[in-house]
Amino acid sequence: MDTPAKERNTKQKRLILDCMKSSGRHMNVEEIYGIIKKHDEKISIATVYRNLRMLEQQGVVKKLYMAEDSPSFYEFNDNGEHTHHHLVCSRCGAIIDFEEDLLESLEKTIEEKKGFKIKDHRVVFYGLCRECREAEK
Amino acid sequence: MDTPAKERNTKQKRLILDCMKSSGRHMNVEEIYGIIKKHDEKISIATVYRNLRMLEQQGVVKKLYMAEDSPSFYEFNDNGEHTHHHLVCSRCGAIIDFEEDLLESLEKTIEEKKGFKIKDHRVVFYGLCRECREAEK
DNA sequence: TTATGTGCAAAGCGTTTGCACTTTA
DNA sequence: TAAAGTGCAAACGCTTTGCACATAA
Repeated sequence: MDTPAKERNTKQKRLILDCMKSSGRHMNVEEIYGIIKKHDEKISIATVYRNLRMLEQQGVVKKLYMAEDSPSFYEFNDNGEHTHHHLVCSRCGAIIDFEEDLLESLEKTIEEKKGFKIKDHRVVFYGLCRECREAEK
Repeated sequence: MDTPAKERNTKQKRLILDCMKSSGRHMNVEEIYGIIKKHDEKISIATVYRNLRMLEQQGVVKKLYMAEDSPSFYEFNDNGEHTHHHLVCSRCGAIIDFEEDLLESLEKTIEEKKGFKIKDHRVVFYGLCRECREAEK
């Protein structure tokens, strides 16, 4: 049997969770840290990283795969109710959520053809958002 | 008018390209460096990074988005003939190419609903490869 | 009271850069 | 011979870690 993890409910963790929940959006660690610092002057960014890592392992929070060379993004995990994907505008950097899972048929095909059992997917689309398309005209 | 880039055909660049072409697979920078070092004892990893960056900007090589906290992968770009996606086995770490683009209908929907013009996509599926599924039984 | 979490500063790791030197064209 | 590329070592940015101290249970 696994020793159950005895996890503590610290002020810092509460702040991080509140921040993630109330934002409801993807945020990078620097942003989260900035917001929390207003409520706890002394908090260390190492604590933010540590808590986010734990929360991710528990599935409370999701770590996102955005552009390669950018800091990590996190968002509150709505318990897999509906997966969403991200659209990243390559002109203005906007990140737009796209709430729809049309990947199912693709995933079925992959399982059939490759014998690969898909558990998760990371899908990011890059392109131009509506505003930038208009601005470019 | 843009000043045309006067690019040089160095031994180092040739080695890198040969390595990428003949492998025909995704490789991380450390791997590429290791292989090239057999042919050029003195090459610096900074040169590998520099060349890969330039080759990527020219579209000769493609930078891949695998797991978040892992080093960058590159692969020779077959000129967009057929895009392929990657399946990453979360048990053994195998990376399997999946040559098929069933994303088109999804992309069409996104353009209609969001006014977002998709130029590129990064799609990675995580799960269990055939071997690991069998091993787990 | 004690295991767990914290803050701090230092280290880690992949990647980039400044600079003097070499090479390509 | 001049512009472009190189090797080296130092710097970078994001993230993790070691350690002494603080805190939740």
